[in-house]
Amino acid sequence: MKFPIGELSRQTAVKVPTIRYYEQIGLLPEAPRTEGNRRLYGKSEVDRLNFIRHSRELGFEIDDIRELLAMAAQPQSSCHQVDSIANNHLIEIDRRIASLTALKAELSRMVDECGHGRVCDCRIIEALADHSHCRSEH
Amino acid sequence: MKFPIGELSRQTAVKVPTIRYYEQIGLLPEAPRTEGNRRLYGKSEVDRLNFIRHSRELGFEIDDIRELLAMAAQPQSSCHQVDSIANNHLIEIDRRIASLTALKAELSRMVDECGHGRVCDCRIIEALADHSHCRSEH
DNA sequence: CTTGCTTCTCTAGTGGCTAGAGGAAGTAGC
DNA sequence: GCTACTTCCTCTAGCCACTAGAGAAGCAAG
Repeated sequence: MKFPIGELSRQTAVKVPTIRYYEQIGLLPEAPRTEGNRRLYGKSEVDRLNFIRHSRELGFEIDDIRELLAMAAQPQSSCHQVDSIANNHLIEIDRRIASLTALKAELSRMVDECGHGRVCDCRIIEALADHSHCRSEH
Repeated sequence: MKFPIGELSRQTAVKVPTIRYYEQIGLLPEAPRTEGNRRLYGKSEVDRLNFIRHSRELGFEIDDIRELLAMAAQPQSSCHQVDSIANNHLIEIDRRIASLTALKAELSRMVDECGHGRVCDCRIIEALADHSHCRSEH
C-alpha cells in the first residue's frame, strides 16, 4: 500500500532528489514519515507526480503546474483558465519551432558553404561574425 | 576611437552587465581602463562581441563559443572541428524541433478535446495525468 | 556647484534541478 | 547477533547564463 521514495521514483521516472525538491518547493505535499523518518507514498502521489512529470516534459513551468494542480483540485470551476494556460503554451511552442527552423536553415547554409578547408576559408566563422545586425529572434 | 562599455552595449545589443560577465568568465579579454577606472573598447571588441552574441542567438553554449573563438584565432588550422561543432548543433536542433512538433500535436489535441466546460470534464488535466508511460522525449 | 547620467564593484537571486558529504535506518545472509 | 550492503535522511553547494540591486565614484552640461 505505502512505499518509500525510491519506489515512487521508479514508478514515475522522477529522480529521488527531484521528488524531495518538489516537496521542498511545495509542489508535492509533505509526505508522512515512518518511525525511522522515511517518507511514505501511496497511489495518489504517483498520480500527482506523473501529472507533474508529464507537464514538465511538455515544457510547462513549475508555476503553470502549480496553477493546473490547483484547478484540478476544484473540479467545479471553469475550464477556461486551464484552456488559456495550454493555449499560451501552444503559442510559445509555435514561436520556438519557428525560431529553431530559421536557425536550422542558417546553420545548414553555413555548414554547406564551409569549404572543408582551413579556418581562414571557413564560412562558418565568417557567418557568425557577420550577422551583427540581424533582427534578434526569440 | 575608444569608447566606454555603454557604447559597446549599444553597438552590439548586449547588455552592460552581460559584457562584464563575459569578461569575468574570460570570454572577453580584460579591457584596458581609463584613469577613472572605466573600461575602454574598440572596433575589435565590437566584432568579437557580435560573434559571441550571434553564436548565442543560434543556441551555441559558452564553451562551444570559446572553442570557436580559439579556432578563429588560428586561421591556419583545420576547419573540421568548426564543422563538427556546427554539425552537432544541427543534430541537436533537429531533435528539439521534432520534440516540439510532437508536443504541439499533443497540446493541440488536448485543447481541442477540452469541452470548454468545467474542469471535471476538461480533457487537458486528464491528458496530463494519463500519459504516465509515454516514452520521454529529449 | 549641482544635477543627472554612466560606470564601478560586490553580493545575491533566478529556475530547476544535480552532486556530494556524512550519517542513520533497513535488509539479507551467515 | 554481526556484517555488509543498500536505501534513505539532511544539509550545503554547484550548475548555466545571466539579471537585479546596493552603494559609491566619475564625468558632462547648465
